Amino acid sequence: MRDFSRSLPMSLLRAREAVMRQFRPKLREHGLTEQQWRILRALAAIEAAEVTELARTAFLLGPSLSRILRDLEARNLIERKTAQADQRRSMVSISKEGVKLMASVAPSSEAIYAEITRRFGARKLAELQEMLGQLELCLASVDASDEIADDA
Amino acid sequence: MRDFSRSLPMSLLRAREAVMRQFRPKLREHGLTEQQWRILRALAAIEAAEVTELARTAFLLGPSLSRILRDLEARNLIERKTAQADQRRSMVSISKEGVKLMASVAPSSEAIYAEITRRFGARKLAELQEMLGQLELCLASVDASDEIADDA
DNA sequence: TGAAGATACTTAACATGTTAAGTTAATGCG
DNA sequence: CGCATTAACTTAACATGTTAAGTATCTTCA
Repeated sequence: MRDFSRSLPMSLLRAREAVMRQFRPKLREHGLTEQQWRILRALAAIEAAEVTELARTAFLLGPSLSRILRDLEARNLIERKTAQADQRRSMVSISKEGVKLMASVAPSSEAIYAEITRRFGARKLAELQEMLGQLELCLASVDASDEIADDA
Repeated sequence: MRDFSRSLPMSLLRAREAVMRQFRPKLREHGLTEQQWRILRALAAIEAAEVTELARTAFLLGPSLSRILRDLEARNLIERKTAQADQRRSMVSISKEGVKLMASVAPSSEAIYAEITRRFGARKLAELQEMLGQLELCLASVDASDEIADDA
C-alpha cells in the first residue's frame, strides 16, 4: 500500500497543523480556542446570524456549535434572541465584550497571518488556496448524490 | 478584518474535510475511525514501533494515541510488548486480525484515493502536495526556537 | 551508589468531532 | 381543525484534540 504519510489527507493535516500552531498560543492567551475564534470572527462580519447559517460559515457541526454558543453566551461574548417570525430559530450576535475581545486579538492574528504570507510567499499562497478551492469543488460534486437533485 | 472564510486555515480545513468525507463511510463500515486507520496503516508498513515513534508517524498526540492503542489492543487488532532493553518503552505491532482487517479495507481505500486523483488530476495533486510540503517546511523553522538548538 | 533529572508513557480534565436521538415549533394537507 | 411531516436546534454518547499532571524507568554525575 501507498506510504500513507505522503497521502493527501496527511499532507493536508500536517499543513493545517503547521499553520494553526502559529495561531493557537496567542488565542490561548485570550482564553479562546480556534473554534471559538472562528465563531467570533464570523459574527463580527455580520449583524446577526441563525445558528444553522453560523454553522455553515464557521464550518462547524451543529452539536459542536450548540456547545460553544452555550459557553460563549455564558462568557457574555455573544447574545442570542429567538426570532419572532419563527420560534425555532435563534439569532446570534456578537456582544460589546465580544467586539472588544476581537479588537484585542485581531492585531496579533493579522501579524501572524502576514508573517505566514511573507514566509511562504503571497503569490504561492494565492495559488495554494486556488488549488485547495478546486479540490474542494471537484469533490463536492461527489457528495451531491446524497442531497436532493434540485438541479435535475 | 479579512474575510476569514477565505483564510488559509479555513481553506485547509475545508479541503481536508472534503477529502476525508470520501473515506469515512467506508472506514465506518469496518468500525474504524480515521485515526485508528492511520495507526493500522503505519504499523502495517513496519514490523514494530515504539509509541513515540508511532505518534510521530501517524501524526497523533501522545494522549490520543494512548487511548486508541488501548482500544485497538482490546479489539485484538494490535499487540504490545515492553522492550526488554528499556522497560519504559513498549513495542507495538499489528496483529494477524489487524492485517486481515487492513486487507479488507485497503482495496476500497485505494479505489477512493484513485477516484480523487482522477477527479483532481494526478499532476495537480502532486503540485498541491508539493506546495503543502513547502508550507509545512517554511513554518516548521519558526517553531524550532522552542526546541534545543542542536544545529547551532 | 544514590539522589536529581530526564525519558516514555499514561491519566486526567476539558473542548471539539461525529453520529444518533430527542425537543420544540412550523408546515402541509386531509 | 388536527395529525403527520419537516425543520431548527439541543442533548447524548463516544472518540479524538490539547494541555497539564502523574508514574515508572532509566541516566548521570557528585
